[in-house]
Amino acid sequence: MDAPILKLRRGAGLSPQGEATLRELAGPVRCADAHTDLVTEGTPLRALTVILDGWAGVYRDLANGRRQIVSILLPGDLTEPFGILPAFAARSLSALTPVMFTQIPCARLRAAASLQPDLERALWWDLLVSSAIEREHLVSLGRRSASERLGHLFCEFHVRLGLVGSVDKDGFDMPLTQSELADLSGLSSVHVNRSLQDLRSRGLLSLQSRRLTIHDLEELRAISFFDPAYLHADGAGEARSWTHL
Amino acid sequence: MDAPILKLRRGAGLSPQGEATLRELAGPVRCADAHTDLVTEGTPLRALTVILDGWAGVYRDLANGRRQIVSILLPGDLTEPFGILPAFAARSLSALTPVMFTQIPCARLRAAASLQPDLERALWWDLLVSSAIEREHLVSLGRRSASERLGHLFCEFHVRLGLVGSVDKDGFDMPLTQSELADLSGLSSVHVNRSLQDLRSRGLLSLQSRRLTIHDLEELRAISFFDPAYLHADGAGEARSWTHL
DNA sequence: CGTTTTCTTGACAGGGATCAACACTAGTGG
DNA sequence: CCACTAGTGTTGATCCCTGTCAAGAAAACG
Repeated sequence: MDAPILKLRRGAGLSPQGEATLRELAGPVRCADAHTDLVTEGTPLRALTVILDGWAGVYRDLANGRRQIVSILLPGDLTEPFGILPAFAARSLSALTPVMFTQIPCARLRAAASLQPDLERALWWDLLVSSAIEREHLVSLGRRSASERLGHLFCEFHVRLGLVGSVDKDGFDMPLTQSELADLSGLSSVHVNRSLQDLRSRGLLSLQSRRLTIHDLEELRAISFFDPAYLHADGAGEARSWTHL
Repeated sequence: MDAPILKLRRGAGLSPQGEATLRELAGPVRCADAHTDLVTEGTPLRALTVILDGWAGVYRDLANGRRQIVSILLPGDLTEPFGILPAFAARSLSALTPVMFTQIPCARLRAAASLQPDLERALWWDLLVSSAIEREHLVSLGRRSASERLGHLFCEFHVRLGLVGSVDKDGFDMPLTQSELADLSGLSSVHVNRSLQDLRSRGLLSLQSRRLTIHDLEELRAISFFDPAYLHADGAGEARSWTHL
């Protein structure tokens, strides 16, 4: 439970008491191999899944074989924020790397949240942020060029991973294959390859053996129209400003 | 308050009691001209805006002048579902046609919802559906061609408007300009024009003087990979199946 | 009615897709 | 430990979908 708690503490100003509650409610740690579905059969449907480690993705397949990854889940992320939505979109959530996760029964989480405004606010914050992420993703697909999309994606990963302490000064592990990046950014894998070369040749970043190094963060953000505000990662202080639930 | 109530009744099985509560909480009816922002200054920030009539859109402008419409709000739609999110993305919500709307104070709505599971479930349903709509929109931008995007959009409008009784047998009013359709579907307005001609020439639909007529719904859905399931419009029965809040 | 917005059309350029090899890496089993 | 295999990354050639620019036609509007 470290990643999610780090994230909620730094992002939403979750209190030590809220942290304790989360640790208490969390079920046993479970594992999923890469390329397997997270929500398997034996799982209680009315549970919120929390990613502890590894990368997972929510995808959607079209009838003609095209695939779109709708969102990427990083360590600390909650699937179906707040865990209230029914067993719905849960299918098609699969591990992209080996993933460690845990689950929290919705009923108990909701009960706890209603008693701890602090916890409830943190969960709302998470819902807010993850829908903002999807919205920005949508803007990328609609109005950003290939290189801009990838640049924006990496800038986003950089902030999100930073929140859970997975960024060491200049870079981070980025386990997605080019083909997965393609399904994520609405491009072909060949063109992802070429766009990456473009970004590399401009000296903005390098990506080798699953490790991304950002050489010029300022410039990378500029060329991909990245404004970190939507991630609300500056967190605690800001979060406290809307305590009115 | 007719459109939102129709929608929640048919979509989420909202009870007469829930309807009454909503009517009670609703503020006075307000109006906004086309091409003006909905959330103006004099508005209490902690209020949920409900569209009674007309079309509105949430958009995002990029630094270089490109615009992306993130979501379209039709009669009956709630902005920022459940109204819990802070005053955040509220900016950049503007009327695309003259719009009639009303507002409900968040605090009172939440209080009412916590007493009426029925109402609370309906609000969750709305949140679920509107995020599913955005997700499907994302899939469109990523993996559908121009004609498919427009076709999918029209199929979606058809179902959503049907839910509030704005579809008369073969068609409905579709007030968006081609340039707005472009900003919505991530295309240029010129190419929207040509794609519309494509759809027309295939006998799938016609669009003249702001009225869309669908000639071959089956086929239009097929070519745009439209599956109405994500809209959960079949509603009441389904909704009751997850009464466990 | 004139004026402005919207729609339509043409010519052209370009970003990105597709197809097809080939190199490289990593995991597998003998 | 090494060949074998499958997945991933890289490159080139080619095509076409879509964007851009520009100018008319049509429609909306006051």
